[in-house]
Parts: sequence; C-alpha cells; structure tokens
Amino acid sequence: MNPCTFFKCLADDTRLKSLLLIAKTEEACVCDLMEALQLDQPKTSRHLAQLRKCGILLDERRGKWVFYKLHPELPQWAQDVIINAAEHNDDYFSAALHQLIASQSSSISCC
Amino acid sequence: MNPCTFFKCLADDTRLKSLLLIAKTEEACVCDLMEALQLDQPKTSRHLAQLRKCGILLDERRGKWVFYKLHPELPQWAQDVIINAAEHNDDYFSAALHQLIASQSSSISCC
DNA sequence: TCTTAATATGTGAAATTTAACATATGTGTA
DNA sequence: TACACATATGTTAAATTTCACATATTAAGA
Repeated sequence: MNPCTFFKCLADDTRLKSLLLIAKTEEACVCDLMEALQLDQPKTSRHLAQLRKCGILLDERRGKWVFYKLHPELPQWAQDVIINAAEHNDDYFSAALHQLIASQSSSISCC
Repeated sequence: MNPCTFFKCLADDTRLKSLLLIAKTEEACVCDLMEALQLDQPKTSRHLAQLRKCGILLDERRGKWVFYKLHPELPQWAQDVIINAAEHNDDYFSAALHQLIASQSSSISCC
C-alpha cells in the first residue's frame, strides 16, 4: 500500500466519510451510506469502488445488497490511521453516523 | 483541522515525502529538502507553503534560510497519523531520508 | 420470463490541482 | 549601495479528479 495512494483515497469528503462510517459500524450497505450522506447512487458507488480497488475496503454481496467493510488485509498502520481519524473527528461525521445507525437498526431500512 | 483538508495535504508525493522527512528529522531547511527530493526550488517552496498555510508545518527563518518543523499546535490525532506513516513506510522515503541526513550533517551543505 | 430493486460503470463536461517559468522578497556581505 | 543567495509567489497551461447523466449488471420475486 503506497502511502501517497492511500492518502489520496482519504482526500475526498465522500470517501472519507464513508470510510469513517464503516470503521465505526463494522460494515454498511450502499443504500444506507447513500441515505446517511445524502448522496446519489452512482456517486456513492463510484467512490466505494475506488476504495475497494485500492484494497482499503472489501465488498460482500448478500442478495440484492452489497456490504462494505474495512479490508482485513489492509496494513496495520493504515488501519490505525483510519481508526485514529474516526476516533477524533466527531464533529466531522457524527450527524451522518447517527443517521446511519438509525437506518441500520430500522426495520423500514432498504436492507 | 478538518480531516479531509488534512488528508488532502498528505495526498501528494512532494508534500508527503517532505512531511515524513521533517517528522523523522525534527526540522529541515528548504535547500536540504530540495536536494533530498531532487526537486526544483519553486515546487519545493510552494508545497511547503501549503502545509504551512494549513497549520501542519511551522516555519522559522534563520538568516537566509527557512527551517520547517511540525507545527506544535497540530492536533494530536493528526500528529499521530504523520508519525505512524513515517514509522511504517521506509520503502517509500528511506532513500531521501538518508540523503537528507547526509546533507544536514555535512559541512558543505547549503546551510 | 418479466419486472423491479440495488448496485456498478461508460462517458464527456466541469472543477480542482499541479507544474513550469518568470519574477519578487528578504537577508547577509563586499 | 550593490550584489549574491535563499526562499516565496504570480500566472497560465497541463494534468488529474470529480460530477452528472445514461445505461449496464445482478439478484429476487411475481
């Protein structure tokens, strides 16, 4: 994992927020991330694809839905960067996090 | 320190290597960084200026030279990200680091 | 098999970032 | 004051990234 490539992946609001949300909740599906971040579907999907292609996220299809989680083989130092950022930037994404948690625990959620 | 702004600053080879070199050596002057990274002067200076304007680096003029170090008021989580990256990416910048250390300890160095 | 829902991707325009060259500023010294 | 050296910045073109819309793919269910 080239560190510059890694940081480029974090250097975008959509990708960074998605990543921090996933780090906090273990995993999330595309539809819940769209809802939490108020983004359209292609945009959400494309940024997640970039994180997947770089080896930062791992995807898993379950029926119609695709769930993303941190890639278990992501180098530890990179995982530490993500966890560290997630632990110390509540202001940046706590609104989206609460929305995501609400969606995930709701029976009327998409998945 | 907005985390996305912070990661954007790390998402460029010149800035990231400069930052990791400075993190490893406490401080460095512009001329030694130019030499270590084999970059021209305006490019080096402009990227350092960006890191300074974002609050990541602090500059200090000493005579003709300007030295850069990590900004002491940079949030701890951000310092941890930089230190963590510097500790686990030898392949990425060890050649430049050795060159920098050689310049800094040489009497024929620019400063 | 047809339809619908969820997700992914092709593509060109818009926005942003980086580079390259010239020039300006600040400092020490003759 | 004049000059040389180190560093900073103005400016425009090139490169890269992001967006937006259309369309493709995959899976579940009628």
